[in-house]
Amino acid sequence: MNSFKENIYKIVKEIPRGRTITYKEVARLVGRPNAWRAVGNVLNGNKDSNIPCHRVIRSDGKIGGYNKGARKKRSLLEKEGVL
DNA sequence: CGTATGACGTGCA
DNA sequence: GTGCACGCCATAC
Repeated sequence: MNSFKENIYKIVKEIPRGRTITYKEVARLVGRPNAWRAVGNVLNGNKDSNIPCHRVIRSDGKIGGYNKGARKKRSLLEKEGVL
């Protein structure tokens, strides 16, 4: 179970509360610094609430998107102290 | 197996 | 400074 997808889940799960990272950073951590494209794709298919995928934002500092709604994602980040 | 898509990123006008 | 278009990887169908 060491697929690209599994790696992303692991990385995102390792993100400490109050800390956010960009899709590019995640891709780099999984060993595919040029696959940030697929990173967002995998997270998109992620329906596991156990994964704080809401802590993964764009490189522009924007929220990006979220399965439950980008608006909710922004709310969660603010609640964690990520302004 | 092959094609198309997507929670993106960067470059250029 | 803002907007548009292209390119990229992996997954899903």
